[in-house]
Amino acid sequence: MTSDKPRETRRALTLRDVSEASGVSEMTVSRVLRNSGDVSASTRERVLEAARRLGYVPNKIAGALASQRVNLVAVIVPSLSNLVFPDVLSGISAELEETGLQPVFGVSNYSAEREEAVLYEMLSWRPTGVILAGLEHTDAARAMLRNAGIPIVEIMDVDGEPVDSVVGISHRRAGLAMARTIVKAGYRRIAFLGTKMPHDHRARKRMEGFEAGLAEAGLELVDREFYSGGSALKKGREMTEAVLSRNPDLDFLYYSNDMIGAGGLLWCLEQGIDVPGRLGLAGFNGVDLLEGLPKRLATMDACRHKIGRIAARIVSGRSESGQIGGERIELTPQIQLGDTIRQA
Amino acid sequence: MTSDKPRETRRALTLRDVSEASGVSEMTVSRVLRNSGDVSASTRERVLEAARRLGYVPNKIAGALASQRVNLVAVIVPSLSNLVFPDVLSGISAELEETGLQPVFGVSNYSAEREEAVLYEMLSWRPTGVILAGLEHTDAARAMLRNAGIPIVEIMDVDGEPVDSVVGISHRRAGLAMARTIVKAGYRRIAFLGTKMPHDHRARKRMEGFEAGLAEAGLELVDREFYSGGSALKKGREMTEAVLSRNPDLDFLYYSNDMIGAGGLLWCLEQGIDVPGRLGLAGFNGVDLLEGLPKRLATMDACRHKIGRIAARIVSGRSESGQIGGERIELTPQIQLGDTIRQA
DNA sequence: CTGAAAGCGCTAACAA
DNA sequence: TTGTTAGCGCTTTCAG
Repeated sequence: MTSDKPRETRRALTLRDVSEASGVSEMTVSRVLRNSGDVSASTRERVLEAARRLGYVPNKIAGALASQRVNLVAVIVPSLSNLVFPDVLSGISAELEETGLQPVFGVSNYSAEREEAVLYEMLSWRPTGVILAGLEHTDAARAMLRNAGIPIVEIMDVDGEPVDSVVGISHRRAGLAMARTIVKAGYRRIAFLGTKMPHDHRARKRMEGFEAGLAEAGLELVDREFYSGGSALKKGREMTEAVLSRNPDLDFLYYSNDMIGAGGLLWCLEQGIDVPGRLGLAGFNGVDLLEGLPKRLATMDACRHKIGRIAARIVSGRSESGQIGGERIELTPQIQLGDTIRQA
Repeated sequence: MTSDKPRETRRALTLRDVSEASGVSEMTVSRVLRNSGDVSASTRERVLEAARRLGYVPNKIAGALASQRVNLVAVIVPSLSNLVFPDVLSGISAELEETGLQPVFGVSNYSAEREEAVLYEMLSWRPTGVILAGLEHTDAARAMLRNAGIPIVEIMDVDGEPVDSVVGISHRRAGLAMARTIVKAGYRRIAFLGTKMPHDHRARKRMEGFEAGLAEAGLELVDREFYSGGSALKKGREMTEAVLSRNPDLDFLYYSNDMIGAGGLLWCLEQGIDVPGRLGLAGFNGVDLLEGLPKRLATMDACRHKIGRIAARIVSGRSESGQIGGERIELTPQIQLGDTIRQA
């Protein structure tokens, strides 16, 4: 660069520049660039040629202000490093691709306050809709969502009161189903291993449902162990060792996610523990990773990609029901027994 | 909802509404809401109270148009399911947190054309800066970046010609260093296992550097194997089995990422292969996951989080060098020998 | 098929 | 400390 102020120097191009370069009115240039209205082929060509030559990039800020339309969909998830959320996001992206809508991602780090802040920021760009994980929000966030006057879709979880539409699974029922399966398979001395995060509501609901399922059979959790941070695989090992040394007679370990479950599985196999004969194991999520383990960990598919697609469809107004809001779609996750629950 | 048109009914609130509700001019309301200029404490209180009561959310579209300032930083990565990129994004988010800037993520799916489209879309929102992975872009994308008149930071890779600033590691040198280490450790019959994606330029550069390193010792790759799609862990197993059945006398496998390396490691251990005695293994990235494996896979840390932080710092104009653009920052990844390369 | 005028909701610059 | 005026760059609407 040779100029003194490399950044400030270059004024961004406007429609007017393209208009002057092509000898066509701003209005017509605008029409060409948006494929809106009828424009003669020759005019169209001249405009496109000029725009390309100049390297014109439209200013959507001005466009959005004038048209009161914004092709953005706000998406807020708790974390990106969870393996789970990238799947949801890819479902959303895939579905939105054909609609001209664009997802914009925000991360709340499992904090309701942070979520509120991110939401406020995103709503100030007047998106076409909002997709966010979970049903637990601050009161202020809820109020903002209600006042926004746009489609809101809460995803992943259906156990609670949605603001508008909701797409997900019942984590309570998921836990319940797993408990019943395990009991039916004959396991009796059962422990739960999960995240410590007080704000992982879905893991909490699974645990509650799980305990309810055990209670039906007159059982209680024999032990629990929680972790936070670090390599989940490693934590899975450590927690497994911890609970088994406290309670050597445990015969089942229910993990709140597949990663720690995988760690536990690896540890058990190294110890020569008979899985699933003497000890059964199960995780949650149905992540790809499990396919590469020595044994397939029992799990439940959380329907992540599908949830993303359906949510996106609702926001884009192409929901199958044709409904205009307030949809409630509960998917039913299937248990995959894998090789770590003995067959009844 | 009781109204007929639940969506269209509610007009979004404007500054004017807050102005009327508080009896303060729009301009002063604007000042309060932006903490700009001097406003008396009492006026300030009245305004905030009114804004809160009404549930006013500012319209950043109008604000950005008027002020010509946008607090958005465009970030484009090839994929979110790669484990690598969430780390970079978290580095960016963490660094931007205190600056008032907001990252906005886009995904290119390892396609230069898709990247160009996403970039065009994002630039049309006039962001404060752009951070994008890699140095390989379409000519059109490059032109847009140059014309944008904002800080551009290409990340992850420094082997090539940046548009403006660049922060990353040399994947060529990374491959080279690994080759030298391996040769020094006495391995001679070496294979490469990686992704098929023709657009994973960084993996390609690592392989090229790796081959150059082997060549220094008069060696060549004995075999190569590539995959695409599916569970990386599983693919790692399959590819490992494939190359070893083709060439049972191989004594080292270099994987283009840790996930397939982990799969290969698990497979080898199950087969009772002596690692690292008879067969050495190494991956790339230094992912958390490795800590939970039976043996620690040799790897190199790609400095992902740090790259994100530095890139964000450059965009926010708080770069350590104080330079105004055109920075070139090369980090040097360290080899972690782990338990899968024998010590010389 | 093309153009002119008005204004989207906010903020910079200036005035009081 | 507060208010007024004039746009930001585009699209809507309506007229030719």
